[in-house]
Amino acid sequence: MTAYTISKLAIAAGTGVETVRFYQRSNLMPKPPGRQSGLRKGVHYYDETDLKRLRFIRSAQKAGFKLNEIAELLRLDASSDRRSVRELAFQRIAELDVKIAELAQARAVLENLATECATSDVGPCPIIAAFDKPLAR
Amino acid sequence: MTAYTISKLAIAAGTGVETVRFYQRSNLMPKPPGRQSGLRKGVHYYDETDLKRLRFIRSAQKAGFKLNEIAELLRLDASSDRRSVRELAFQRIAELDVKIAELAQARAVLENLATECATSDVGPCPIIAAFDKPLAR
DNA sequence: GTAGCATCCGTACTATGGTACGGAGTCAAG
DNA sequence: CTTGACTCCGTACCATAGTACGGATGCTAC
Repeated sequence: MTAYTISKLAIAAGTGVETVRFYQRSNLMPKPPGRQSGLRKGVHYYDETDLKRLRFIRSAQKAGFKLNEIAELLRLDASSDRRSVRELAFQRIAELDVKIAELAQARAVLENLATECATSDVGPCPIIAAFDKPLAR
Repeated sequence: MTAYTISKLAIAAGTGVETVRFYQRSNLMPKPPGRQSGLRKGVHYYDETDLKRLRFIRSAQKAGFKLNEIAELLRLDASSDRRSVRELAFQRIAELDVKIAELAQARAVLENLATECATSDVGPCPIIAAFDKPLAR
């Protein structure tokens, strides 16, 4: 039962304190009990569950989920709504596929143009000109 | 020599008028001559060059360039600094490679988990739990 | 028991890429 | 030559994801 202060928690998850506080404001992380029940309690301590939650947020972000989607995932997890979680996951996969394809295409175009541009020094560099028209999609 | 009003220009490039005006404020697109030379001239008309420029901005954005990088590309193009254009391009390619790898990894993780989650309905859905720890990188 | 650091909290500010609004001026058609 | 659409321009606002600041309070170690 390790007890973390907010700064220990932040360090353990590789974020900053202000980021954690931002997640608290966004209802992604539990807030210190403020004046919830009349009297302010002072400093709040966090546990492993909170750390997992924070790490989940960071990991899900790396998978391209936005903070509001992460909030949704967390909500669904709390309600054990597996079907909805899967739906969100598959939806995100489809979005990732689109994004990856876009980036791969942009990369291919850029690569061609850059090498082409590098092999000759006469005439205008084709990079700018090539982008004058819409990218093939 | 087709003459475009700002809205024709925007439509031709598939953007909104406000977006063009935003680019003008950002010095990416030419501005109407305001009170540059004393007297305000009225409505400004745009030509094919402006349309190409606008299309270039949109295409370069699809390739992941930020607006300030696009401004740089435009500046370099004007100065015919091919070497610098190539440098920017290669730099962006490297960034794209990183980004693509990240997304591909996130996709793989999500795919595994989602199908795993879909094949069974007992126990907790592994998606949330899997993200509790950092993604392997 | 007090110094000094950390926490809590509200508020403001940052960057990015727009989107919206309102007033004043301009242009083209009837 | 008036009406109505469009333009110009400044300003404000939006979402996203933080980052920074400053005052008041709490916690801890000496």
